[in-house]
Amino acid sequence: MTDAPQGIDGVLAIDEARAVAAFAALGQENRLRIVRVLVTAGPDGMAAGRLAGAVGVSGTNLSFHLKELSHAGLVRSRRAGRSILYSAAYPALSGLIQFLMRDCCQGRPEVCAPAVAALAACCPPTRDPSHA
Amino acid sequence: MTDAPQGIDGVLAIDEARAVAAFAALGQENRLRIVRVLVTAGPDGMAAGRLAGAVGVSGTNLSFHLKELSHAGLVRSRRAGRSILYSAAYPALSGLIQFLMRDCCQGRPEVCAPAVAALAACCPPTRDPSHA
DNA sequence: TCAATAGTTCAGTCATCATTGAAACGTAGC
DNA sequence: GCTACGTTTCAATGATGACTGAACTATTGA
Repeated sequence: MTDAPQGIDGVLAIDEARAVAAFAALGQENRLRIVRVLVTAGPDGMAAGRLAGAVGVSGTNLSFHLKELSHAGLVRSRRAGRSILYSAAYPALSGLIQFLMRDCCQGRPEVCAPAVAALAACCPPTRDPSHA
Repeated sequence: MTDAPQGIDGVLAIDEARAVAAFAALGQENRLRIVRVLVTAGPDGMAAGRLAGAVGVSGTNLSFHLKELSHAGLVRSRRAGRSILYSAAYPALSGLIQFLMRDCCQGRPEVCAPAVAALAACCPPTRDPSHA
């Protein structure tokens, strides 16, 4: 949480240790599902109870995974009434992608060009990339 | 290894199980280092011995991690004399990134725009993205 | 064929992780 | 305050993963 941004809004620059933690967090079936559900749920997030149902795990287990994801900086939480809403940490996810690509680009831009092309096809860059 | 490409050269489309395996493989310090070294080493790859020295692990341990990475589809190997050259599986890495972004894009293109912008700044797309 | 080199496999150990049920905590409404 | 609800923490278990040294396989060169 102490890294400085890299000059591009909405992207969190991460170091190796943080990347390892994030990848390890994503390297678990239920956690990857949680993140996917939260990402598609949008910035408003989703209550833990609904999330447990959507992913198909017990409340206890969900809490365990959410703590792990939160510690990895991939999700955020805020209370709303008696529920707690969890949401995806989009900048961290972008930073993770950027971390992988940073490797790719070291002297060999032609290697990651396919990935950039894939992204461009997936979601064409908008005129205002300053959204978090 | 049986997935069909998605119409973009150099990118391997992956399913959830494959993504989990890949993320889990990257979620280990030594393995992430191995991948980074191999990525920067380029398509020619690097012999296991040199790789062990570069990462700082024993031959036995390196072999263990390489098997894991290979099983996750993130590295390839080929014999060269009495050495075995390992190289990064760039399409798989691109596919992994695309998998994450595919989540981001579900109905909310503005969410992943920062990542695209970051990539564009990192390595501007070339005119020929058909490199593997 | 023999020795040397490069990597891998094997068996075993220690640590970490995923999962579960029960109990505890905090919040909302009566 | 009391009760119901939503969520987290705790303790315990089984499974998986990381690492090590020794033994094994494959290739090269004499």
